[in-house]
Amino acid sequence: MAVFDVTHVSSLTSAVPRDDASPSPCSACKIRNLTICAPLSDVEQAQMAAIVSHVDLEGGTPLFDEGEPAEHVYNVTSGTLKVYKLLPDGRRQVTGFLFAGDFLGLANEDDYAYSAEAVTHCSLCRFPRRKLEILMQRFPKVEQRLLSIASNELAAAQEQMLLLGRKTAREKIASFLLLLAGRARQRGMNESPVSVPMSRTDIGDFLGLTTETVSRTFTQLKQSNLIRLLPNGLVELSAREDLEDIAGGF
Amino acid sequence: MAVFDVTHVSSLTSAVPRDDASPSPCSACKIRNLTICAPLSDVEQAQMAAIVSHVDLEGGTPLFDEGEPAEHVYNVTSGTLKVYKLLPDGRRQVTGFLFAGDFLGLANEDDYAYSAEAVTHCSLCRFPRRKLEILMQRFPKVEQRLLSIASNELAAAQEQMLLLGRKTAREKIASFLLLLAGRARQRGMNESPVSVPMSRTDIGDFLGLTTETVSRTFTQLKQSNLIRLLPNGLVELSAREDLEDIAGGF
DNA sequence: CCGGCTCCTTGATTTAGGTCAATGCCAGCC
DNA sequence: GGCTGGCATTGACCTAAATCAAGGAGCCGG
Repeated sequence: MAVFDVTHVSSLTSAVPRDDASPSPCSACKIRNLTICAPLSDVEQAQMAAIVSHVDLEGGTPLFDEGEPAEHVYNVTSGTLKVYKLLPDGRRQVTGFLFAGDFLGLANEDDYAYSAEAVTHCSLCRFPRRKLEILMQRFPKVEQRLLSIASNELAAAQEQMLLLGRKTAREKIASFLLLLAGRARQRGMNESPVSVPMSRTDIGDFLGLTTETVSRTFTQLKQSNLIRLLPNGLVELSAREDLEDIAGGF
Repeated sequence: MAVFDVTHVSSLTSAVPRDDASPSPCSACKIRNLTICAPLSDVEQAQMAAIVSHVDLEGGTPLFDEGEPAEHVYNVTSGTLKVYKLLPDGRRQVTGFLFAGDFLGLANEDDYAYSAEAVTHCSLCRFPRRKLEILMQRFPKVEQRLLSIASNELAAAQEQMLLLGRKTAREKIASFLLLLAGRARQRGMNESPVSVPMSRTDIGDFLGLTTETVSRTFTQLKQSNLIRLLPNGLVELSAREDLEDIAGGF
């Protein structure tokens, strides 16, 4: 079996230096309660820290590709990533965006079932999958946490299927903005102006639309005074209630 | 908190008699290796049997509705169900079809995030969620099994997002037929005339299409000699290779 | 300051699939 | 046997979003 293909984390070599030499950067982790480490005591956490390593990626850098052996799982500590699947002719479906605290790499098979790529510069904790599995037998709490994360993702996936299969472009964009706002809230960030770091193409590939339709729908919502497009990918949600009605299909 | 609403399993009272009085119908379970009971020894299984009850539903009967308190989880033992989400104006997205062996009811919140309804007559094992959670602490293997099930469902959900967001009607129908064939195979059923027990409307709501488009696409595939529509909802996959190419987007 | 990027927006036109409207088909039932 | 009601199919037409095609706006490097 092929070893994890390091070319895909090539930016690691040119990464911003990190203080990996310290006994446990985890003890200073500000988003621990969002991660898989949440249920662990300090002592237990130290054992997790023993198998963790850290990865920094520039925006645009792949983390792994669909079909590669799934040797690691990750927890995002900062930045934004996208995960996606491709069809042979290049059609792309972004199945999710990931932010600080999010878990990445759950796979039942030996190989990743999707690709992951940094959208902005981002940092991740990397766990060798095999070692984590062994550790999980000692800490069933982590396994429970993982099950809970998987349940949440499953519910989100079903919501996304409803969006993809049955919502209009307008409803999709409204839902998307509210999704970002909700995720920002979880992390204690601004809900409005919400940061939209990904490109129109990425948004389209997430919502099952083209970039043109995404762009047009943004301007349409802007002209209805529901949102304002600010510089630096910030979007002000000027009429949250109305957006929620649209997103919910009312 | 409201008790599980028995009106939704009203057909239970008028159900085909089942031998629930026997010490453990589970010991005769033919599909155990597909269920959450798979990893348990006979002795352990007896403890599961102590909390299980059985439900029979006529086709068309709801099992539970989105928003109800999630008091039970289920394992399908025979028949077909659909799970779906609704928008306020009635637009429906079927997020999955369930067959013998499938698990149902995973929910992280207190309430079900989707509705479930029998497509054909079907039988289920019902576990009180709370009691199962307690039992899982004793049997981490069941929790692992559940995580494994959740991972598989997540992968399937991502595949479905790709389908909903990026595939054409033709590709969707081909993918759907192959999905059914694959599921039939898992259960040791016929893959080629494959049984398609659900209505065109259900198929449409699963694939993000209308019934008319589903119907038209079936006839189109039939005219291309890729499938044959047999009586009783059976579909012969006459050219599996070609179907696979279409489904895969080649 | 000027190309040469990349990304975003806008306009004109096309089209896949939706909508509306019959018609067909079969099973159950008086 | 004829009636009814629920699918499924088919046809005619329409529309939301895709596609094709310019421009524009910011940004970087020279």
